[in-house]
Amino acid sequence: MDIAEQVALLKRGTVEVFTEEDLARRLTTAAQSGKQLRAKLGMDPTAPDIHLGHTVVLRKLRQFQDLGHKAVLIIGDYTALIGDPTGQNSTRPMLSPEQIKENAQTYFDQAGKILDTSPERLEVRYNSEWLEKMSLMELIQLAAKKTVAQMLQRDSFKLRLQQDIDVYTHEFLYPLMQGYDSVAIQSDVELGGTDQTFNNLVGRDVQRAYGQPPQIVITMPILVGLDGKEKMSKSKGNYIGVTDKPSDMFGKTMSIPDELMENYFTLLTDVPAETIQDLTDPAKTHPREAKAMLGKMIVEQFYGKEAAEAASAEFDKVFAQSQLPDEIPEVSVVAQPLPAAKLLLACGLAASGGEGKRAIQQGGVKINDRKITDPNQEITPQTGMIIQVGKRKFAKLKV
RNA sequence: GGGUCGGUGCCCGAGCGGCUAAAGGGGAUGGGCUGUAAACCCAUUGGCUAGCGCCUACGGUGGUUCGAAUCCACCCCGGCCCA
Repeated sequence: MDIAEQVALLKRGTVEVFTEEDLARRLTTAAQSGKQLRAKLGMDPTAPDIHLGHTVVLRKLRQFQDLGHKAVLIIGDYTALIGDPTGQNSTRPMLSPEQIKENAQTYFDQAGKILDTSPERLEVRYNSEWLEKMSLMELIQLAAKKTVAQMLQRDSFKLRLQQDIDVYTHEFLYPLMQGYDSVAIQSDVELGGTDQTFNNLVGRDVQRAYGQPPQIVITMPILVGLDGKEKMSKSKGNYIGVTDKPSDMFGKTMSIPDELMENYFTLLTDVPAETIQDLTDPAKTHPREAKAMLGKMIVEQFYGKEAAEAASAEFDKVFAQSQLPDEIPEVSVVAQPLPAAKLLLACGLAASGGEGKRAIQQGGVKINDRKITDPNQEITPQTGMIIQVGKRKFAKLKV
């Protein structure tokens, strides 16, 4: 692949590349010298569970690996003591070394589904390795590299000051420390979401101040969640986790708003731009078809083609043809007759008796494919009895 | 330290002595229409109870009252203003 093609590939889906010329230049030197570029990605060990939002950046990193370069993952165990200054939680409880280690491990296990984990393609470093050793004098020197005015350019600082929200002095250290990471590992490129733009650009300045060529900074969009509105995040519940089951991954994908498809195709698959145009044009492809393709591609990345096909087929069966899914969780219950509403509670399909009652009154409950309408109807549980609540909650009874 | 405004259900927010399990919106759930899309429509949205009803809930603790989310006292937490 020639350099122009490489640049085009790496540029795909990005928000900004600082700078494209630099990237082309470095790729060229790397190709000539045979020396790998070092592509850095920082990871916060406080939130280890990965969802598709995180994979946007990870996939970009993987592209670097596939081009022969080295991914350098930084576990921000030391910077985690400060917490990235978003204003929400400017001071964080200190994590125990064990906890950090555990979180980091979880992260690897999950990130490994995207990244090439072979040693010649991946390097993992904890930033306590160099930050912990830093003396006060060294820290002062580091802090002297940037002016207060420069720091205040960061949106979250600026905004908070405007709104009279506290900005603690130590929060200024966060971007500097992260920037110093780049010096410590001599990064050529740093990847990150757009929320990291400021921090990553500081890395360039810090590197320059320490006599290193400034890293290229590539920013990726923040993935929008399943609701099509807010960013994908675990706390908002609008996410697809990389450890989600194939059927859930597929189902969740099917539930995204149509308008989101183009974005997902671009950021989560390798489908060429022209093809995406065709797929997202309702005149050329039925949106449902396109979305199913998207779903399959996503599942395939984590579970393989076979599982993806299976998830898709299963989905059609359950939702298009309203048949029972292949696998229904089995629930043990006592063989005593009890009101239907109670039964739902007993097998975990309702959180309370009242909830079960409501579900039944609203016509959302079927037992052995027969709709139940009376919450007080006595049911005698039998092994193999199938209970369905709504479209997607099933249970098979075991007495 | 002083002044002032505020802390209500998953979230936002109304209520300011009884008609309040607490308006309205968001979200969520169930149903309809569909393509588990969007938009739209209907319903539900504290727990227990077959039901009468009972219990828990409006920052905390006490108090006033037949009766308090609503009034009083103290306390805790947050915003704004002044020092």
